[in-house]
Amino acid sequence: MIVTRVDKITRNVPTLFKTADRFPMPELPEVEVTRRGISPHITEQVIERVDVRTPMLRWPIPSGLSALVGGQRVTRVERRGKYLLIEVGAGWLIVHLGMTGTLRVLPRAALERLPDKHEHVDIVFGQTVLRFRDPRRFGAILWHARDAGDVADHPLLRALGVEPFSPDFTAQLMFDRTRGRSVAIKQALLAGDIVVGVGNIYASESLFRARIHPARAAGRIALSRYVALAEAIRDTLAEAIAKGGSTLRDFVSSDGSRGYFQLDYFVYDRAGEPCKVCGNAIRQIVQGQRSTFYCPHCQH
DNA sequence: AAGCTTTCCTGGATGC
DNA sequence: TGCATCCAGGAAAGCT
Repeated sequence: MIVTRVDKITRNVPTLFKTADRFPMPELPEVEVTRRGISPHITEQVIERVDVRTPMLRWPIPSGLSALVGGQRVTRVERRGKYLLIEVGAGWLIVHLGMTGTLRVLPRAALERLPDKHEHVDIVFGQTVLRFRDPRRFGAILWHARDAGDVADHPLLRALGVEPFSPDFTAQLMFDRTRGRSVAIKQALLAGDIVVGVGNIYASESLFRARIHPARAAGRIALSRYVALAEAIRDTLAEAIAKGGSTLRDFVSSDGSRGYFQLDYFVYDRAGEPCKVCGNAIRQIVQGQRSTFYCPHCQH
């Protein structure tokens, strides 16, 4: 997509310009910023109804959702990995943004205008509307009733790795969970069963900061290097969330489509450009049908 | 118009 | 041999 085209055309243009109008895939920082952006506007508010215009996202939106949550008050907005959990009395709405999903808080008057064809769902409150837009429809909106038990036991959440900011996320954990495994460390990070929230962009960035080659077998990385990697992951994600925090106001807007942000990347989307540390050309390879960027001099 | 994106699922391979 | 785990590849949809 744009990555390829832009990369060819603007190879030597500063990162800021190159990525200024591009919409990054939602990874953990984007989801967390979304959570912080919408939470103050919907917590303690009563859902009036849910308008579903496109029932088929990645999975079907449960039929009768409006009846299930209508009249219920939102008590909390949490996040688990890249899943947003909107809690009401009877259970949880589980929302995933997929690749192109966004949630925005709009004034209720927005209901009077025709939504565009990608604006699939409106969660309608008294004064506002939480609108889900997702052109590629890889996102999801699901329902987990309280009767069915804790939402953490939902099939999609049960097998997720630890949260990167929890005390459980340690170098020792990464080390233990990768012994004997031949999978490339980049792939192991993306799999999300050790630590959640590290997507394609932040995997490349974190590995650069930890000076680890993305194709290195996860089982052949020493504990001391996982110490660096765990720290790099936390730092990278925290920085991205901090940058996103400055754009929170964009979540409440009648027409703004921004709301995300751009970290200054060391390697991501910089194929052929000089490494910001050593000056050698950044390389691009494909792992598991996805692009990886790294510095052949700094990373081993 | 083929490549790019995320995640879950499938099925073959591997290991105890 | 059987069961569990690992890991590569495929699918979904829209954009350029």
